[in-house]
Amino acid sequence: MSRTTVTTLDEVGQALVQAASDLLATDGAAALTVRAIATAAGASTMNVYSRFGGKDGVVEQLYLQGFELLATEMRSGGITADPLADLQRCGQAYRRFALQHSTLYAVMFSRAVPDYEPTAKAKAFGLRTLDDLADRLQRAMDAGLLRPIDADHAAAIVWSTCHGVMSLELAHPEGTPVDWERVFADATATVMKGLAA
Amino acid sequence: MSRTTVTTLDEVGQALVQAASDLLATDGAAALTVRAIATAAGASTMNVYSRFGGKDGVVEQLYLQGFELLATEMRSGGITADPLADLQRCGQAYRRFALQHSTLYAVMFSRAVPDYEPTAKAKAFGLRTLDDLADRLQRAMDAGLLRPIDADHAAAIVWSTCHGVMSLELAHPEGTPVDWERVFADATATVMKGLAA
DNA sequence: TCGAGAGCTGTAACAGTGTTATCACGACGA
DNA sequence: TCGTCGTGATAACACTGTTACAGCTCTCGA
Repeated sequence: MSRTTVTTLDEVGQALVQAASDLLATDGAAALTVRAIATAAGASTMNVYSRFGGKDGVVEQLYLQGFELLATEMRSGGITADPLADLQRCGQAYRRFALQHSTLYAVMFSRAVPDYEPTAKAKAFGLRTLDDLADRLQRAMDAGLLRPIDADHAAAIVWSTCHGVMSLELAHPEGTPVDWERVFADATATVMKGLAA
Repeated sequence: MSRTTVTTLDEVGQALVQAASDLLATDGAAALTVRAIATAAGASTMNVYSRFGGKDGVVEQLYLQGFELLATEMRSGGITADPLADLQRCGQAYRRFALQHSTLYAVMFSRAVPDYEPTAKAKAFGLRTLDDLADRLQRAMDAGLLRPIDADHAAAIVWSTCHGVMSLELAHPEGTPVDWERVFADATATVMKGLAA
């Protein structure tokens, strides 16, 4: 049956993506080779090309899954009666994601995989991560806690701040005189203070 | 004479670094191959290894030169009687540098060259870029314009904000609904407002 | 002035990468 | 049962960074 065939194909495809994800997490972006992915998934290299069009196709799946996971984590704090506390938990979830999935974060934001350039579609999908953040900011504005400005614009400002700290922290891990955890907390707090009503 | 020999060696070394810099600026990090660098410099590939120990050694030179140039640009605004205006010009210089030398910026902050990890010494050198920023912030604090906190800590916060916007802007160039120039201006202004006395 | 030695340099080979061409095997339709 | 087609695994290709080797030049001593 064709359905079985398709299902089988999907299983191989999922195995390849899962293997790539594992390799990335355990051995870093440098270990993400077509041969290693195929071997780890118990398939031949050709499967990468027939299903994903090449290595970039597999990486794009990781890119999309990464943003999906990030959005889930950011939403995990839920929504309470205190919009500012919600935003703070959101920021902490962002930092947790970046630290726990540092190599994936590097693929999403730092072009960790050589020659991989996300599709315009993938980039747009990534930008949609801003939507949830914008909603939370809008809620705080409606409550009179923040200055009423364009929520998407405010979201870009807050996101830039969070990403900026994490990008520098991941690039300068330990051994530096900078207390990144405190920088993150203070940077986000400072931005929120600047956005306050 | 040995001096002539040394000078000649340095000239070849400088030619290699210059060729690498040109290649990076014109054709991107992917074009930065040992063979291409050597050919562009009119030398053989062996020179890269005898002088720099490998490709990473050349890239490290670009990394260091990049931070040196960034520091120069940030200082170019000079110092006036208005510390806040000085800081604003400093931020604008940062953005100008990132946009004009986007591929070099990517090497410095986004691991654009595969498998290149800056030396601890090089990282420390890069972090010293914060020093000038910290001085300017200290000046604003002394003038009573900013809340008196640790200047290095404040510098890390401000730098993170600037870098965060530029990192996202360079990753999402055009075609996006985000006005990055305004995000940069507002993000820095918001942080400064949050740091205000 | 000549010869021997040493050090640098360019060429070519090696191990690895992503990608593609070839060929064999299996499944379907007549 | 036979022919055709399509899928997939193997092997080759072009490229990468790196290294081994051989030849040249250059210096130093007799």
